[in-house]
Order: sequence, then C-alpha cells, then structure tokens
Amino acid sequence: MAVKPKLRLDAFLPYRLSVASNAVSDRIAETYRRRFGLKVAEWRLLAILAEHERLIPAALGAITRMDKISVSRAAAALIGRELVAREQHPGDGRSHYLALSAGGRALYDEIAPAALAAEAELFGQFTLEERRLLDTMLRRIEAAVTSDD
Amino acid sequence: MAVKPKLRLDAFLPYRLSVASNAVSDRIAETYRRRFGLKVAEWRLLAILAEHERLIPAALGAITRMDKISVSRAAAALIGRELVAREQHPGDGRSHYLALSAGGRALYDEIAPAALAAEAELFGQFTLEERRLLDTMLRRIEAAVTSDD
DNA sequence: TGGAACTGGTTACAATTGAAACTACCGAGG
DNA sequence: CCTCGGTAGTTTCAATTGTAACCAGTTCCA
Repeated sequence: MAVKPKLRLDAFLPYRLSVASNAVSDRIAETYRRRFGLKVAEWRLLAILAEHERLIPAALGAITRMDKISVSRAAAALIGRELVAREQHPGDGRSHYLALSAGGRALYDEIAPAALAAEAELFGQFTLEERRLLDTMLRRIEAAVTSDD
Repeated sequence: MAVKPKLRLDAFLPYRLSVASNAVSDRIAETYRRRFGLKVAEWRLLAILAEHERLIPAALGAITRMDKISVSRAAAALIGRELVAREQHPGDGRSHYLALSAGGRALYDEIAPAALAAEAELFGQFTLEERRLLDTMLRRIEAAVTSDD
C-alpha cells in the first residue's frame, strides 16, 4: 500500500519558497527605498532600461514579468523624477519608447553596486556552483508554472 | 586587477527568487481561492492549527512569519466562517486560544491533498534529492536574511 | 497596592494594489 | 476609404494591505 504523504507546512516547498523570497525581497526593497526612494517595480524598470537603450512599456512588462498597470505606474513615477524620458514611437502611435535619462543612468550607476553588495551579503555563503544550481532550479520552477496555464 | 561584476537583472538571484516565488504563489493562491474561498494567510493558519490542537495568535504569527495584524484578520475571517473557534486563555486575559472546529478540520482534510497535488505538479520534476537541496538552500537564505537585522 | 511601562490583539485610516472600463490608435475586410 | 475588432496604455474605483493609534490586561517595583 502506498504511503500517504502527510502535509506539513514547514516542509511544504511553496511555503518555504515564499518565506525565503519575501524575506529577501523585504530586505532589498528596504535598501532601494531608504537609500534611493525607489520601489521594487521602479528599480526593475531602471535596471532593464540600463541594459537596453530604449524599450516600449509592453517589452518592459514582458521582460520583468510585470503587468501593464504596474509598468505604467512605475514608469510614470520614474518620468516624474526625470530618471526616464518618453520618446515618440515612430511606427505605432499608441505606444512610446522609454529610455534612461542622464540622471537615471547616474542613479543606476549608484544603485547597481549596492544591489550587488546586497546580493553578496545574502548569497555570499553559497559557492559559485551552488548559486548556479539555485538559479537553474528557480528557472525550472518558473517553467513548470508557466508551461501549463 | 579585480573583475568588476556587472549587474544583469536576469541573473540577479533576488530577482530570480522573487519571480519564481510569485509565479508559484499566484498559481497556488488561485487554487485555494477558487476551490475553497481561502486566502493564503487563512490557509496558513488552517494548516498550522491542523498540526497543533490550539495556539494563541502570537504563536501562529511566529510559526507562519505573519505579522500580528495579518494573523488577526485571517483569524477573524476563519472564525466568521466557523472554521476556527476561539477559546478562553486561562493564564492571560489579553490573549485567547484558536483551534480548528470540526468544519475547519473537514475543510483542511479536503485541502491538504489538493495542496500536495499542486506541489507535486510544480516540483514533481525534481528528484527527492533535489528537493531536499532546494529546501536546505531556502532555509540558508532565510537564515542569512534574518541573522543580521 | 497602585501607578507606570509593557504586551497582545484589534481597529481606524492612509497608502498600495488590482480589475474593469476607457481612450486613442492600428489594421484587416468589405 | 470606412467601419469593426483588436491592441497599448491609462485611469478610475474598489479591495487589500500597512501604519499608527488604541484598549484591555499584565507585570514590575516603589
């Protein structure tokens, strides 16, 4: 007869994942907020725009897995602080490009080391090998969720 | 000269962790909500109370890592549906015990297999060994965050 | 024993977030 | 062309969440 697997919340992987992730997010969000006045969503757009020259909001959403409302709001906040600029989209009048301003680039250059330092503090206990493994596992989990929905 | 580590959001572990965790949480939360009308916080209290006979709200908070307001609200919802009952606390008049009612137990018995099935669907691709490794890594991350704050 | 400081839990209000409707625009088919 | 279905992004309104104040009740110590 099959063993009936018993549920224990403490050993329930979705729970463990959530607790660990929230702990990390809270900690890092606090850094962004206190030191730079940015929310996580805003920081993500900044980071992606730093890697991409210019993008339309939909592309930002696809890359960061944020829904379009969140992108819209985060972008509005960044534009309000003149960290990001809007540019006309030549091909499609409904959309527009977003790109870092000089100030946005400067802020990013300041945050990036802080972000890497925070990561190092939290994940420094892991070997490079372990980090790679964790990265791979997290991507596999993501794939499992998004595959069939 | 040292290599200057460059930040790429896609490879940034806190980001990967957050994306994976949110994907899993969203998926599972949807199950609880649609099928049982429970929010994640309520489900957590239910699960812990199923393992513990009776607990005071503060203990529930400590175990589930929820703050006392969330515990209070989730408990109120469960009591409203008569899934959980309040019992007097003999020693301290400010507090009280919470315990599953018969209905709460019955609902839990129904949800537990669904939760395990959801876990199996998302993490079934991992070997037992890998799951143990993931669990350990997540606990190490948690410890790193909570150690020095 | 009688405050003063503290703790557990709840409540009230503000800020954040999410869902649905809306506006402006595009693009295909008649 | 010109309408109709669809898409990009924004706005509005409601629900959720977080923060701060609050009310017992308890503890400590004069």
